[in-house]
Amino acid sequence: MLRCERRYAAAVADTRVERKERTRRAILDAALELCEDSSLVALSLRQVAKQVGIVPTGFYRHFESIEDLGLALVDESFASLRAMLRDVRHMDRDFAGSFSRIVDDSVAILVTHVHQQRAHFSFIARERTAGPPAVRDAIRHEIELARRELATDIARLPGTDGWSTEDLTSLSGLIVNAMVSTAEDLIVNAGRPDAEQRIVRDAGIQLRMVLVGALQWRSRP
Amino acid sequence: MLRCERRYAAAVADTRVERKERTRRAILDAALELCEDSSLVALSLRQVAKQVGIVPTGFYRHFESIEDLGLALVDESFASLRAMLRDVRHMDRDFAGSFSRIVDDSVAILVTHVHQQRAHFSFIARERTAGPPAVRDAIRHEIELARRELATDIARLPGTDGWSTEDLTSLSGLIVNAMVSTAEDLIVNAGRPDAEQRIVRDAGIQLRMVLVGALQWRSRP
DNA sequence: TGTACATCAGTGAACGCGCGTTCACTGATGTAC
DNA sequence: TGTACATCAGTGAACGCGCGTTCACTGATGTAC
Repeated sequence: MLRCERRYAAAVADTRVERKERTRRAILDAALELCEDSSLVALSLRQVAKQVGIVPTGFYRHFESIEDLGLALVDESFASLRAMLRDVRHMDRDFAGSFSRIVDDSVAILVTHVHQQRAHFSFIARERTAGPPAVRDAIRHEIELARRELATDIARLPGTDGWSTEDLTSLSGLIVNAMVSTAEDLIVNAGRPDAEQRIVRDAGIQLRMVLVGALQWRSRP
Repeated sequence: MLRCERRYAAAVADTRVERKERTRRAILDAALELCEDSSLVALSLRQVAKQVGIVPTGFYRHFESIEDLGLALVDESFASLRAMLRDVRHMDRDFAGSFSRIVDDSVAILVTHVHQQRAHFSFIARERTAGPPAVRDAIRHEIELARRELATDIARLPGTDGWSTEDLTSLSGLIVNAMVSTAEDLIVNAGRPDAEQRIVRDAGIQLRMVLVGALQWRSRP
């Protein structure tokens, strides 16, 4: 009986909690969409509330401020980015294909994820330099983490035994830069297949060049 | 006599024109400073006017809107960037030093210019992704021009004879990316000599890696 | 050179508007007994 | 199960503020003759 009551209570609680969660989601989605063609710093709480369909003061039930909301969006966006990195990592293990195959597959994964989570990648690229200070710092921190993670991945590859930490982070910096820049290009040229082809080819060449340089790097002094 | 009158008239005209030009400069400088910790899209005409010491409506004597002002700042900022590229190009010709020397000198020139024109480089990095649409487009266009210019510079170097246009623009893309990212890092870490040393070393390694890859590229299929 | 007129950078009042934030509230959902 | 009470997501009025833009203006600078 007690058990039954608990279950009932839990079910009802879920309904209320779920409804709150749904509004929260709607706020996050609205903010992500609305700040896309300017920046978080130019986004007003009232615009978001209007888009969601709640009264402006209702916003405060979910976030303290636009900046607070921005930090939640940073978390979300980097969840998308990490999902992409996970895909790339698994691909390497499953296929262990040729040099060229790895590059092409990695770029393809990047393209797929940027398409699927365009708003998240766009958010990162934009707010990284233009967001409120706290948001900028959070993004910079997350990118630094991704860069270090990539560096430890590279350190596990054959041929990097004698490399210094500096060399490893420099290389992963190059790769992260190429990735970020490619993602930005894809976003700007969304819906133009010809431009996308060019960007993909370009990204492939860049990655190949960097990897050629890196493989040669073994013989450095 | 006529000549004398003309000269006098010209002098007086200069005074009035000069005064207007001085206000215009003050507006540009104020805007550059004020938008530094948010973005042009969050900058108000009244803030600028207040900082300059004119009444808000006085703004319209010089610019149609903040966006219009932004386009003028794009011009200014890219004049600084081109001055840097010119320095790098001349350096290569004057010294024609070793591989490593060229890389180190190039990075040193980048550092010097970023220090001297921090606000301009910061403006480009920020508004490139966060500015009003017209400003974003203008910056993207200018960066594309710089990239093509760099590609033709590279095409003149020995060892790139068989390269395709695609390979050339890909390589210059890599270099421009590394340059932009290094400039951003320098700006974020301004006034922290330890961080700056790390960034400079990192930029040097990245450029060397890219060039090693590029030199090896001759033997591609 | 002196005078009468034109130009135009900067003024200052006024406007309607959207902003963030406060506050007391409502009423559906959930809980205790 | 039914009742009395608590919680809390969302409401709606109100506030003072900074915004972009309009308009008619002032008065120093510049020009024509």
